[in-house]
Amino acid sequence: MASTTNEDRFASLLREAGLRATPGRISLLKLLEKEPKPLTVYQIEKKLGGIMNQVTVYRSLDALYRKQIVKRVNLEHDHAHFELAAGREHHHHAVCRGCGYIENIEIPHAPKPEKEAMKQTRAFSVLDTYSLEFFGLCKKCG
Amino acid sequence: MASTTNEDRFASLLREAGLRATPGRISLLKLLEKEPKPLTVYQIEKKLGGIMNQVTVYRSLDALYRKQIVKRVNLEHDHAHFELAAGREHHHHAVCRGCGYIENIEIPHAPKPEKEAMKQTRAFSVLDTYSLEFFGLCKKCG
DNA sequence: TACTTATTGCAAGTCATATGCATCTGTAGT
DNA sequence: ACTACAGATGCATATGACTTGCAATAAGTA
Repeated sequence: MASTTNEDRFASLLREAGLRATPGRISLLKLLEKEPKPLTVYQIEKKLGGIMNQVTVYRSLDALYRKQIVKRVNLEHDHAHFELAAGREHHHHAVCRGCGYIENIEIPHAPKPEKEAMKQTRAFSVLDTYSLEFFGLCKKCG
Repeated sequence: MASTTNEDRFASLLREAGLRATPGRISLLKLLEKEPKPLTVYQIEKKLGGIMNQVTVYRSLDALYRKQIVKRVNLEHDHAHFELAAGREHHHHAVCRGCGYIENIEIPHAPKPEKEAMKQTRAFSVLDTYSLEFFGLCKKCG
């Protein structure tokens, strides 16, 4: 008996979320797992090498996002970036204003600032996620 | 002698930045000063009541952004929000996933996390700004 | 194997934002 | 004040990310 493959793992993940485990979606998840940094739809489409139509990439990412399997990262106002959420630590990003280069940032012992934010507002009943992103210039651009 | 008006203040601010002090830009800055929360281009255009063409709003915001007079806030991937930067404290936002309602959040004694982020990267020469945004549901939507 | 319904691809549409170009206006120099 | 020039504006149009309608296909289930 072979041990559980990634193939199987992602198929189960999809089915448990109530989604169908299609070859395209499994390839998409395998790609995102291999890739440490958030990708744009364009990058995903290219890296998938034509096995999935662009529209399907959008629709799949949207389905996966609604199931919280992937995370949508707002680093620029005109390109959404996506990364795998399932089974990953919450982390942050550094973005170069010059070339758009992205790097993951892990801040050790990061506090849970949602608690503090909740104290500041009376208009929200839930604040369950936050994003902390850094901007600057990479060594090439700066 | 009248004391310095906002008109004058913004005109100087623009000229010091190497930009021309046009009536439209001064109205735009006055609007942003009056408005505590970040606005979309569409909201700005409407609130300016036709004194400025939509394209000019885009171009002015871009010019002001490059001079760091306004701040571009990435709260959603498909609508940029802008707020006055000059003379304001750095603050954060809470965004409702249901209706898009935005509230400003001031976290007292917020640490300067750029320092910590700089320790994490060897690829960046500068990390000078960061954004900390919260997401959840407002009381109407949650 | 057959059935049901989610998923896919194609074509076309929407919407935010950008650009080319001619005109206008702030501003510096006279 | 007058001029000249570069920056700013408006209009029409383009771009590019993302979405939607619809018919064809394939995943899950009995």
